[in-house]
Amino acid sequence: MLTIATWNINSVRLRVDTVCRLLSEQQPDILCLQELKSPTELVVTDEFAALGYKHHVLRGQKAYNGVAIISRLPLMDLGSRDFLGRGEARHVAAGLENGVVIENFYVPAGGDIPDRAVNPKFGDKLDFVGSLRDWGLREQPKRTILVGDLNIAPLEEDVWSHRQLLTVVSHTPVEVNLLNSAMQAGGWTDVVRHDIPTGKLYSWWSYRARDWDASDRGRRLDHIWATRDLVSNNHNARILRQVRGWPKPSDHVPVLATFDC
DNA sequence: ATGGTAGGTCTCCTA
Repeated sequence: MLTIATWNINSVRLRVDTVCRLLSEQQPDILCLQELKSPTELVVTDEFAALGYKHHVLRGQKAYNGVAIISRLPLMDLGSRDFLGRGEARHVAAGLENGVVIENFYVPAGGDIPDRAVNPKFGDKLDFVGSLRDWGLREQPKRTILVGDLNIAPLEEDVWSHRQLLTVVSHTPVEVNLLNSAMQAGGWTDVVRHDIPTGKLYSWWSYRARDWDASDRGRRLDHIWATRDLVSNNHNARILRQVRGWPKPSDHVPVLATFDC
């Protein structure tokens, strides 16, 4: 069995103790992080190693982006993709000894206005997900788990109000359709919705709410996908809502799934 | 209809 977690940590240096708490309490085999907000050389990995997480592949960047895969199991660095061609640290991949591949992505948030003509950041987001779709179509991945902050909540029950978020970046039809086409092109299954098909499910709550828990205006932006050869009936996918209530929290919470592999 | 908070950082950019 392999348990994998994904978490947008929003500064790994500020939250190294928070990461250690998650590792100690949940004991995933692999933890994928996004938004390290740190150069590679300033990420302290010793404390993860002390907990048994001795292996990592890491792509840092000053102030923005940054992704890492930290692991109890040996990893082969499979490199990173640069879909926007700007050297942004938004992807890293690793291979396990059993042949399973882990793909860790941080999709651009896309700015505030869902119109690429007036908001280039929205165009970048669509281009990034389009590249993700094209890559999946080309490669037809096998024995692969794709995780990350995809910054899109595809289903009506992935947002607190489908109607009110139709025009809000993260849940617009153009983004949702593109994400669905990427899922289909690569042969991916949404593992979390495979395990928890109905009901509201969120992995992110804004910092701007007076009381995130009471207002509960969340969105499911963080995802675990897998190729069909890894999908079985016993994944035990889960989203750790309570982590949003920890001291000095990230605005995202960890998403976990367990695989028979 | 609006503004609200957080993190990193060439005091404003990104989310």
